Amino acid sequence: MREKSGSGRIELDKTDLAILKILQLDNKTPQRRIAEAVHLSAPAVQRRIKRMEETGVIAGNAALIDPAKVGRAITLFVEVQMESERAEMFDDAKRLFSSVPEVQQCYYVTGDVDFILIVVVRTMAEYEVLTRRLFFENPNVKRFRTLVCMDRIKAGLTVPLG
Amino acid sequence: MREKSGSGRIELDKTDLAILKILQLDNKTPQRRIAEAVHLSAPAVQRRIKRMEETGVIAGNAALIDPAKVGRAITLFVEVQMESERAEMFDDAKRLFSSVPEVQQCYYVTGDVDFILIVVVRTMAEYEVLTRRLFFENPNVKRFRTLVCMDRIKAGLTVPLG
DNA sequence: GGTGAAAATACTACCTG
DNA sequence: CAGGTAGTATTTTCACC
Repeated sequence: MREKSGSGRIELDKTDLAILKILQLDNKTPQRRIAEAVHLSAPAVQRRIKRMEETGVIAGNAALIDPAKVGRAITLFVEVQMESERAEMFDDAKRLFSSVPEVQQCYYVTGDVDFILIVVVRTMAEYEVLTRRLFFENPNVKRFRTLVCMDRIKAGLTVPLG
Repeated sequence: MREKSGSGRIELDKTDLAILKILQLDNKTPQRRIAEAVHLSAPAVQRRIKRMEETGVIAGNAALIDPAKVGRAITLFVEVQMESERAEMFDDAKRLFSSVPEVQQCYYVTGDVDFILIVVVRTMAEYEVLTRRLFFENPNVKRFRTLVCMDRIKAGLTVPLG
């Protein structure tokens, strides 16, 4: 394998991208159907998929769940600003945010904001408990701003390819 | 089927949630293995999965792709504030943002910000072209703020269950 | 990368409580 | 109506070219 993890770029040809495009929409698509779409045999497709999984291009295979349907109706965006910029403090924050299941996505960003969190909860009461634990009781957090999601226009989990 | 789409909540028992938890991590897990995990037979699991797909609890099945590995190294968060709050203008904005492949996720939020966009591009030059088209040349956009993602701590596409 | 056979898996019909 | 069983069809996977 060329590169198991790491952030380096992997060489992908047009066929690989075409396969990814299909798998991104529906990874249950039979290799047979993918094969005829990209003018290849099923095993050839299979080998390419395997390689992309090994190199980390395909990071995982997941069923996409509608949060509202499982009673997790509330999505929140939280911009977090930290007190200092010490590396150690960031590691702590990363570990903390990662460990919370309600924190669906967490990004470290530039600018006056340090972290952006996408949080999914059942109720606002649940979120308030969370804010206490993550922000108010966290001395490293200077400030945080919450934006409440009213509508998910595009649920995006797909990466634009090509 | 109880409810094909719509945002109503679906009745799910402990077993359904256990199945979802597994499929969210890896939807290629054989029904046989899921079955023994939840103490059921494979066809029973199969029927439950089918029902959850029909009711929209499972919205889709996707391969998760690492943007960096396909040359889409740059993730940006854009907060967009609109000029007015007319419904028609929002519909236009939704359509516009949805139609752009680089806009991976788009949410309508409350507060002084109206939309949050998560944009994935290859280069900053590509983003600049996009900003012109989406924001500068769009009279409905009052203001926008871009936050550049430095690190994706948690790539979250999973919904906390239970 | 293709071919063909083998193994694993998903699906269906039918039966049972 | 939900689950189990057994058989069938599909799909994945492997050896070989």
